[in-house]
Amino acid sequence: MSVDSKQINKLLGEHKIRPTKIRKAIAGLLFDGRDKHVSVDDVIALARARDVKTSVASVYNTLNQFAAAGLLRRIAVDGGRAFFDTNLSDHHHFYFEDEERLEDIPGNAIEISGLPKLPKGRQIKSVDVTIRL
Amino acid sequence: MSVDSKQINKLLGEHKIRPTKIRKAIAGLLFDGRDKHVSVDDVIALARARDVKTSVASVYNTLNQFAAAGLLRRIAVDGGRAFFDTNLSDHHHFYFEDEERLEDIPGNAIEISGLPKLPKGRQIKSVDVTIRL
DNA sequence: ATACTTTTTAGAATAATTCTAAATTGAGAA
DNA sequence: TTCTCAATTTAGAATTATTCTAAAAAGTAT
Ligand SMILES: [Mn+2]
Ligand SMILES: [Mn+2]
Ligand SMILES: [Zn+2]
Ligand SMILES: [Zn+2]
Repeated sequence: MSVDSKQINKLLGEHKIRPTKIRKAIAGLLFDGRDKHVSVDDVIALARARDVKTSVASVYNTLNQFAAAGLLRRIAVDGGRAFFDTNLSDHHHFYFEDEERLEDIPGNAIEISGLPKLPKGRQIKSVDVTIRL
Repeated sequence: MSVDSKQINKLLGEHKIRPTKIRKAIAGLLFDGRDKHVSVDDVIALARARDVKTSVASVYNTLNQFAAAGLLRRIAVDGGRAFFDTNLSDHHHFYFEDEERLEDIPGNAIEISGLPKLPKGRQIKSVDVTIRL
């Protein structure tokens, strides 16, 4: 829960992201050891709640940079807003349609078999399973 | 390929959709026996190509109504635009990221096992598998 | 044809996101 | 330190997808 500034610097450094003030602040909000699925608005609200002063554009910039660097995984589940997942392990999701909320499916429960042969010259980037509830 | 007007009327009737002129025209563009994954812009282009005069709002209205009635399945694969799938069978998709295009995964190849127990009081609305390439 | 309801439509509005270009920050050099 | 310059941040404009509004057109029933 308490986020060590050293850890954050290390994390950003390892991903070749310059540890600026707002990047560290947003990283601190997100990487607290808990798995999260946040929208841009969630992050803006988190920032406000902790008196991190920033702009909407910077939140977009930062989340996009983190996703590009592999610090976050972007998930598109419905039209409208994107979610960013702090859980980078190979896993799948429940989507609660009425709450517009994602939740990790526990463990490595799901097995997918019978993957078809791929169109030639293609390779899998990811396999996404979403169970809508 | 040639779309019988009688069939279209029957199809719409069975789904309790009044067979108006533009609904029949759009149904005719979509339900030709081939499986399709179309965006709103695709439908507008198809309509233009066949001299079906309509409006953007009507295309949205019609596709949404068809989806609500179960004549189309709406698929959200990335942010941005929605796709509407004319293939109503239980199936999954390849998504070609560079082309922003969906393709059905042939047959009932994919099997999913190890579905976790659901949060209480919930039931599955759908299980969506997307293989990104 | 008349009356009434539903649909269609152009354009305005909204929402999520990206872009622009100016101000600020920050890292290294002097 | 102060200077320099590139990288970052930001407010607001722009873009894109979609929905809304409210007036006109079409469809249905009498
Ligand atoms: Mn997945
Ligand atoms: Mn959008
Ligand atoms: Zn997750
Ligand atoms: Zn399909």
